[in-house]
Amino acid sequence: MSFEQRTISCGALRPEHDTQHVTLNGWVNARRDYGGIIFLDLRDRDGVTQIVIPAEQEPELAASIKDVRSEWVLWVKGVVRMRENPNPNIPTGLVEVRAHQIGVINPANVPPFEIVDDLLTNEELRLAYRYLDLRRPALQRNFIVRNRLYQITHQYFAEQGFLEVETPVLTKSTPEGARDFLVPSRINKGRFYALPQSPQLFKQLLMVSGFDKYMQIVKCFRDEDLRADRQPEFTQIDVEMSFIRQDDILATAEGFVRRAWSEIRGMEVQTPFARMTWHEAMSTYGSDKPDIRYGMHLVTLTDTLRTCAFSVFTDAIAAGGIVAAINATGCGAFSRKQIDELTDHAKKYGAKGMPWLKFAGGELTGSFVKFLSADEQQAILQALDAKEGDLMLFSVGEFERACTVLGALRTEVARRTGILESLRGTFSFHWVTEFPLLEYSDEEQRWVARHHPFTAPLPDDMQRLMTDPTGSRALAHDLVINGYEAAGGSVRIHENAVQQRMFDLLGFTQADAEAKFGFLLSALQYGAPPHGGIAFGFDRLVMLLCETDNIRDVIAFPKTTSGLSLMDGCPSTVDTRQLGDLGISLVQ
RNA sequence: GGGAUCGUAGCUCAGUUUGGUUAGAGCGCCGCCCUGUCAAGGCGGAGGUCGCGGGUUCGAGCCCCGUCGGUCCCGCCA
Repeated sequence: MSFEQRTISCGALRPEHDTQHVTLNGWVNARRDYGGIIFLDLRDRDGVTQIVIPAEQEPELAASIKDVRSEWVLWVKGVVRMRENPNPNIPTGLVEVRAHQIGVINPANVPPFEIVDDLLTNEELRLAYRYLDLRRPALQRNFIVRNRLYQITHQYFAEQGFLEVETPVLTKSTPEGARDFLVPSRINKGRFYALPQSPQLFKQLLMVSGFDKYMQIVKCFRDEDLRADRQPEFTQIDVEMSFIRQDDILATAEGFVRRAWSEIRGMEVQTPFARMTWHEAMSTYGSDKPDIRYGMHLVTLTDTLRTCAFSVFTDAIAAGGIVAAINATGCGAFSRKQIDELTDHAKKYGAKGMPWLKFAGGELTGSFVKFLSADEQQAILQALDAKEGDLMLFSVGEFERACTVLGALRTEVARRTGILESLRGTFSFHWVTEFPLLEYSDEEQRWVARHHPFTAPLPDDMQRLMTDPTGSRALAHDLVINGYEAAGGSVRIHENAVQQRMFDLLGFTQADAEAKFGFLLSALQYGAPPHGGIAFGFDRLVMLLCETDNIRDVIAFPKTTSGLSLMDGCPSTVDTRQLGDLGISLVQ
């Protein structure tokens, strides 16, 4: 269908265009029909402009748009003029276009939901009509931010001397880590490619090749259960550097984040970022990715309560566990019901219960106060800096579990008391370092890598690898922004012997290691430089910059939490012939 | 794999507690009126597989069982 092509965008019109002849293309945002005069709001990516049709004077023009409704696609020829009644709420509000000719480019069905920003429609329907959902300016703004971050990423890393190199999407399935998405091979029946969980091994091999500084904006795939901030396919800024120490990686990352926040948010972020060890993060905040914009720190009370009369505490301590607490300042008025809800919350994270104390009317009340001596009560109040009207929540047990429970309670209390809401638009940036290198899996009866099997230990802990790896720490680093893991990485093992030992600890036989990772072990014997890197969660950075807590708001065509695409209906069944080509038959 | 919660008009929801006549409201949609609105306004109208299947009952939107789907969370996510 022919149409008059636009001379300017709908969102660009300003008083300086007064009296100019223009042609606009766009979607009808709204129609206000007064009989004698008709207003159409025409929308494109840039904004909305009001079109005026003086129906009284031009009945033929009015008749030509009689059927035009929301979401029809039009071209409009007319003259820009100043409005009699300006609308201060929109950027184009001082002007309007007096139409002389209007053409329908394409009519539209009545949409299943209105294209407005303050949309309350359920996500199921929005995802089924994603192309309509994406017409909403609020969502389009997110993709404008996303685009700017692509540009900043390429500019910054290019300026820093990084080379972008593409790595394969069809790769080898490896054990360890997330479940792989598999792609059957037609030419080699019975064999499979895997989609990469990340280009980890390839970027290390690029270091061996001498590329020195590598980066890539790259899709990664993990076949695991989803969350509000997790999709099965997601984007990383993958970075790797040679001949560096950990500080170099962190400084490079800090420079990038500072640039992004400066250009997109207009905020000057202070660098270097604060650093805390994993142990500090867990014992102070109860999380390895804490939101440090507010306090409510965990306080360890193990020594204070070691000899108290409350067996829940003393039994846990005797078993090697800890007792810790947070002070939910000012929550002393929480009802029994609210405390029960907090207890349920604690139980989701593996707590058996949630002992609590209230300080009100100058005295302590609570679930276990009768087991405490006056000295112990005093010590608790002092340690938690508890004042009149405060509520104290306790957790006991093994260190990581007990801390995690309090960390979850800390977040929940912050949410319920409006602390999180009051922090909207603010950001905190910090590093968490010295993660445990390995953790023992009771389920698998073996050590597993906490980060990944290629992570180097702290030099001080290298000896432990040869004897007992318990307590060994990794040269790993996570960048945490507002409680989100925004990036993570490590210095890698670059010596064959150390890497062999790591596989050994993980329970791989030499033959296993050779079969799964032989190419890496081999590469490490041909002159591998010391190297390390980091990968940013690109979608999460965009989420933070857009201040949304839903990853689907920053991915154009996302999946639901059960991994379905409601628009195109994938995953779908396939033709038996396709399966036959691949040598695959389905189990009934 | 597990837990919570939701599913009623095109959309957002009420109705479910205590089963009972013809399932309601706002927005949207359709028609008419209207020359300065911008969430236009006024009058009128159409519109329902109460997610789906089974059961209990004289009778089910409401109770029971199962199932599908959305969201959030635990496990999982090197």
